[in-house]
Amino acid sequence: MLKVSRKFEYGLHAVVFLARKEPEAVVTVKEMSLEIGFSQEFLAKAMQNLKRAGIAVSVQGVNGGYRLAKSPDDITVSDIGRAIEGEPHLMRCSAENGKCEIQATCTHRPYMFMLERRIDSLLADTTVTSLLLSR
Amino acid sequence: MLKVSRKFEYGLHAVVFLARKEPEAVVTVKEMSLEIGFSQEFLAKAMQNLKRAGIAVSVQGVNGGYRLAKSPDDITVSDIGRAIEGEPHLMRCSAENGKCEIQATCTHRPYMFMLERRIDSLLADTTVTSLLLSR
DNA sequence: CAAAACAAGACAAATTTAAACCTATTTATC
DNA sequence: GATAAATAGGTTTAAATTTGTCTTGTTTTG
Repeated sequence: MLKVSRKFEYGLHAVVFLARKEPEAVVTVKEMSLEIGFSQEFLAKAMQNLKRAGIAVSVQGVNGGYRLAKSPDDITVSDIGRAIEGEPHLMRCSAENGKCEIQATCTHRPYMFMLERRIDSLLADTTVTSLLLSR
Repeated sequence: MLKVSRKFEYGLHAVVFLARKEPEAVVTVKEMSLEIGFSQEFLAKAMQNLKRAGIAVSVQGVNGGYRLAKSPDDITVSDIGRAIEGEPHLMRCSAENGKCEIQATCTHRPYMFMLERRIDSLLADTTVTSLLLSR
């Protein structure tokens, strides 16, 4: 229930991994996937998502790789989620623009939408820095 | 991202539907599925989950059906989620008892676990009654 | 006993997720 | 300039999960 995708987990770990390095250090997908221990190709996709979302920066060519685009203080779990899985949509009617087979009788949409926003707020309050500090 | 299953949506709607009736009214799955507008057989499965979780009560035989087992005040979105989708597990390591391929270097588990609990608290604060009142 | 309804397992279809594959393009280095 | 290391990104395959159906059984009222 309410779980995130494996791709999200990969991306999250990669961001935390990068956050532990020097800010300017460029790390290859290969290194990250070996160090952390999962599919290189699949992590590469997650990194591309993170790049497009402005969370990571890529450097092409030999000695290339990725580094964070901004401070770990300014990257939240919500940002990573949106980058990799898209906008949060608790219910289908949230994703599909209010369309739903039971629109007529449904009274609980406003409340559920609020719940959706509150959940996202929790994710948005969790920065990568806070993940680094825990343990 | 972070969406609930269709089965959960069906179950939620059914519970709200029952909550609008008189407390002792027994309603068939057929009536609910026709009224609300989705697969009768599939809703039946959701109702069985709700029954096993002590949220609904079934009455077998002719004139049978379901009614709520308790007040809409005492049924939360979290209860319904657990009944239908099981315990909330944001990450795999939460579901699989801490096991994860990157245990060694992972520093962010405690924080993510807290996040998971906070999300569940939000769901647990949302009663079926609050859903009825909204709009 | 017949019909209406839940119970529950097995099966099938559809969708989503995860992973692999392949061909580019970029770029440092020799 | 050739080569090798790396990202870019599209296509396809495979696995897993979700969704839905089917079938058989049980309960209960009339």
